[in-house]
Amino acid sequence: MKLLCIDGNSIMNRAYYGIKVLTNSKGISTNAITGFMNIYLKEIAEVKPDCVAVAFDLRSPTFRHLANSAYKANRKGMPDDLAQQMPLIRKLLKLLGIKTVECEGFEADDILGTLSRAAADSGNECFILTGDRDSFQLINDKVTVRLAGTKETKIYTPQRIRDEYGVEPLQMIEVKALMGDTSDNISGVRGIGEKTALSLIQQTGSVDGLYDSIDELTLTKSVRSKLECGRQDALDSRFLATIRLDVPIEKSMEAYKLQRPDSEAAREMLTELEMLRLMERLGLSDTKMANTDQETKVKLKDLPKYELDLTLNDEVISTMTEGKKAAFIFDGASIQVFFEEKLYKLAQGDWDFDGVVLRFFESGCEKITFEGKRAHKFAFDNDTHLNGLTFCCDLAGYLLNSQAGEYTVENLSLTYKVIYRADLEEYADVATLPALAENLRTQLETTNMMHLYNDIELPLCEVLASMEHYGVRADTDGIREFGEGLKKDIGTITAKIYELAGEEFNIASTKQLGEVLFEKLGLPVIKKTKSGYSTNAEVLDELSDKHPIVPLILDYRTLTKLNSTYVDGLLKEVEADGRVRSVFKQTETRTGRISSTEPNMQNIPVRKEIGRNMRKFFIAGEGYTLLDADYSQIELRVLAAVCHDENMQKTFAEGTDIHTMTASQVFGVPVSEMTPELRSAAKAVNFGIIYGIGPFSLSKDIGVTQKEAKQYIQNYLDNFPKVSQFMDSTVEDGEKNGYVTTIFGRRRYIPELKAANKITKAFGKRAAMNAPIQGAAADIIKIAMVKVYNRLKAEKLDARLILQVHDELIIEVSQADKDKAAAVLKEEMENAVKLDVPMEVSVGEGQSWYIAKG
DNA sequence: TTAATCACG
DNA sequence: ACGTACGTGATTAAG
Repeated sequence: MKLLCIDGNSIMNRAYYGIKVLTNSKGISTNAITGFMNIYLKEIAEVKPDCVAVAFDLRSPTFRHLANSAYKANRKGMPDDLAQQMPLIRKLLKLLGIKTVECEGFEADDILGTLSRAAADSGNECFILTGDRDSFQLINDKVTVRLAGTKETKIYTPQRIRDEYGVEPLQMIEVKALMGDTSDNISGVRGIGEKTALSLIQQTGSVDGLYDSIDELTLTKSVRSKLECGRQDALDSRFLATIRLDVPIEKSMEAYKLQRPDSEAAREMLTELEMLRLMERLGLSDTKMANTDQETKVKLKDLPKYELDLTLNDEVISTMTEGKKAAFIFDGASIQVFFEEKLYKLAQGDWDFDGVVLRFFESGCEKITFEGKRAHKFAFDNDTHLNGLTFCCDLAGYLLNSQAGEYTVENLSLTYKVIYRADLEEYADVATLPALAENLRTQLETTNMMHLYNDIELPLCEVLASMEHYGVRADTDGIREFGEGLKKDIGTITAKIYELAGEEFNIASTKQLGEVLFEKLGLPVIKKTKSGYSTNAEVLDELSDKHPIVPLILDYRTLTKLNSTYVDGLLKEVEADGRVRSVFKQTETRTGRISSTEPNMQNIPVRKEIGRNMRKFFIAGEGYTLLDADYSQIELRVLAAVCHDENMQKTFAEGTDIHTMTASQVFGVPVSEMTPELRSAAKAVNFGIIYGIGPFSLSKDIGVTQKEAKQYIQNYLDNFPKVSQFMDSTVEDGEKNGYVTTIFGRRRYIPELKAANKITKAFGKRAAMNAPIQGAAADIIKIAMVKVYNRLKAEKLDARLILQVHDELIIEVSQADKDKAAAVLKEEMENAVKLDVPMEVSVGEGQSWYIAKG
C-alpha cells in the first residue's frame, strides 16, 4: 500500500505565499486553502496513494524537547489571515474524508517521522509531501520526500540525497547538528556553514565520529577552534535536529484509508467560502454542474440533447431572420452557433469561412455572444457590420463584479449557477450561453445595472472595435530617426557614467547600480527595497547634487525608457499599412476605466518635452487631420457634483480656477494674492482628496512637514464639509454592503474593507473613496464615446474615433468635415450627462497628436 | 515568474 | 509599530 503523509503547516505556508491575494466577497482569505488543495489534487493524481494523512502542528506553542525551551521562540508568528485558514483546511479535509493528525507536544515533522517509520515497518511505501527540507533524514528505500516548489515537485530518494549532498539521508541529522537551522532555532556550531558541515560529515560519518577523530583530521586553524568551542552545541543541536519516530498516534495504515466524503457538508462549506472552482474539481458540484439550488437541480441525463456537428452554411443563415434568436462564439479562427436546438460550426480552412461568418453576422436575428468586440472588429475589418447583438456575457460578468478576473463562460457559469454544458464538449460554451445570458440579465436587473449595461457597455464594445479597426497612423521614419538620436545620446551618457564610476557595469541593473552608488561612491542610502537599495527617481533626485554621476543616471533612465518602450516598442507594433492598432480592454480595470495594450496608447509621454516629442509621430492619414478633446478636471467636477458642495459647484459654474479657489480656502489667502506655489500645493491637495490622502504622501509631494500636510488636509475638510461627509458615508456604505457605486450604478466590491489587517483595511478605505469618482468619470467618457460615435455615423461625417485616454478623445477626420466633427465632439462630450456642474471640454486640431493636443 | 522602475490619467 | 494616494501596462534584470 502507498501512504501519502502531508506536512500540513508547511504546505499551507507554501500555498499562502504562492497565491498572493484571494478573498471571497466577505473578506475571508482563501488563498492558502486554494493553494493547498491545488497541490493536494496534483499530488493525489501523481502518487495515487491508498492512504493519506495530513499532519499539523497544534496551535499552542509546542516544544519538541524540554531540553531547550528557546526552541522555535524566534520563529515569526504566522500572519493573521493564514492563521485564520488553518482551522478551515482541517475542517475541509475532515469533510473530504482525509485524516488529519496532530499530537500535543509534538511537531508535524515528528508525526511524519512516526508515520513513515510505521509504514516502512509494515512493508508499505511512504511519500512525504512537504515544503521544506527538514524531513530529508527520514528518507530510505521505502520513504520518499516530495518537495513542493512553486512550479514543480522535486522527488528525493536516497540516491538523490547522495548525489546532491554526498551523505546518506540519515546523516542529514549530523549535518544539521553542525550547521544549525535558524528557522528552527537550532544553533549548530558557530561559524560552520553548509559547505563545511557537509564536508566534515562526508569524511567522518557523524558528529561522534568527527570528535573521535578530530586530532587526525587536517583542518584549518579556525575551523578546528570553532569545532572545539562548539562541541556541546553540536551535541545539543544533534538532539534537536533529530525527528522523533515514536509519537503516540494511530500507526495502522488502515486508519488512514480515504473515507467517503460528507459531500453535502463539504459543498455547503465551499459554497460559503465561495470556492466554486474547487468544488467543481472535487466533483462535488452535482454532476459537473455548479448548481446548488434544489429546484433547478437537474441530472446530466435529463439535459436536452441537441443535434451536433452541423456545418454553418447560407441555407441555415437564411432562416435566421428578425425575431429569432441565436447564440454564437467567434474566436477569429472558428465559429460555433447555437440556433433552434441545433449546434453549428465552421472553422478557418472550411469552405468560404469568412463569407459564411460575415453573412451570419449580417443576418437579422437577435444574437447573444461572448467577447462580442472580436466579432464586431471582424465585421469592420471586412467592411460590414455585426447586426442584432443584444447580449455579451463577459460585459455583464464584468459589471456584476469587476474584480472577478477571468470572464470565461466556464467561470461565469460557476459563479452564476448555470448548468455548464460540459457534456457537449466543444460546444459547451456556446450551448451554455442562453441560460447564462438569462441569468446575468436577471442579476443586472436586481443590481440596477441594466442602464449601465444597455446604454454604456454593450454599445461601447462596438465603438472600441471600430477604434481598433481604424488604428492610428504612425510616422515610422520619424520614430526611427528619433530613436537614432536617442541611441547616440545614450552611448555618450553611458561612457560618461562608466568614467565617473571608474568601471563598466550594467546601469539598468538596480543591483549593480546600487553597489556603485552606495558602496563604491559612498552616497547616503535614502531608501531600501526588499532586495536591496532603492534607486528610483525620487531617491536619485535627492542625491542629484551629491555626485555628478546621479543626474546622468536620471538622464540615462529617461532616454532608455523612451528608446525601449516607445521607440523600439512601438515600431514592433506598426502594421504593414503604417498604422498601430492597440487593443482596448473593456473588462480589465476594477474602476470601470478601459485599458490599452499592444501597444498601450494611454501612456505615451507628454509631461516632459523630450518624451512629448513622441506624439509628433502619431499623425492623421492623407487628407485627414486629428481632433483632440479633453475634459477639464473631470474628476473634481464629479466630486463637486456627487457631494453637492456649493462652493465647488459655484467655482465650476463661474468658470474660475478650482485650484486657486481651493488654495484660497485652505491657506486663507485672498484670490487676488494667490502665488503659483500656493496654487500648486492646493492642486496636490485636490488630487490627494480624490485618492484618499494621507499626510505622509502629501508632505512628500509638496515638500512640507507631515504636520503641515496634516493641517492642510484638516483645513480642506473643514472648508469643504460636504466632501468630508461624502467620503465618510462612502466608506460606511462600502463596509455595510461590501461594495461602493458610482452615480450611474457601477459597482466595485472592496473585500479589503473587511480585512483584519490594518494596512489592507486602510487601502480598502482609499479605494472606496476613489472608486465612485474615478468610476463616474469613466462612465461619463464612455457615454460620450457612444454618443460621439452615433452622431458621426448619423451625420455621415468622414470621421472616426481612434483613441481614448481616460479623459481625452481623439478623432481622425477629413479636412472637409473637421469643423462639423469638432462641434459634435465638444457638444456630445459636454452634454454626455447632466450633473449639477458643467463639463468643460477643450478641443484642438492638427496633423499630429502633438499639435492637436495643443 | 517576480520585483523594480517609469510612462500615462 | 506599521506603511504610506487611486487606476493602469511595458521593459529589464535576475532568481
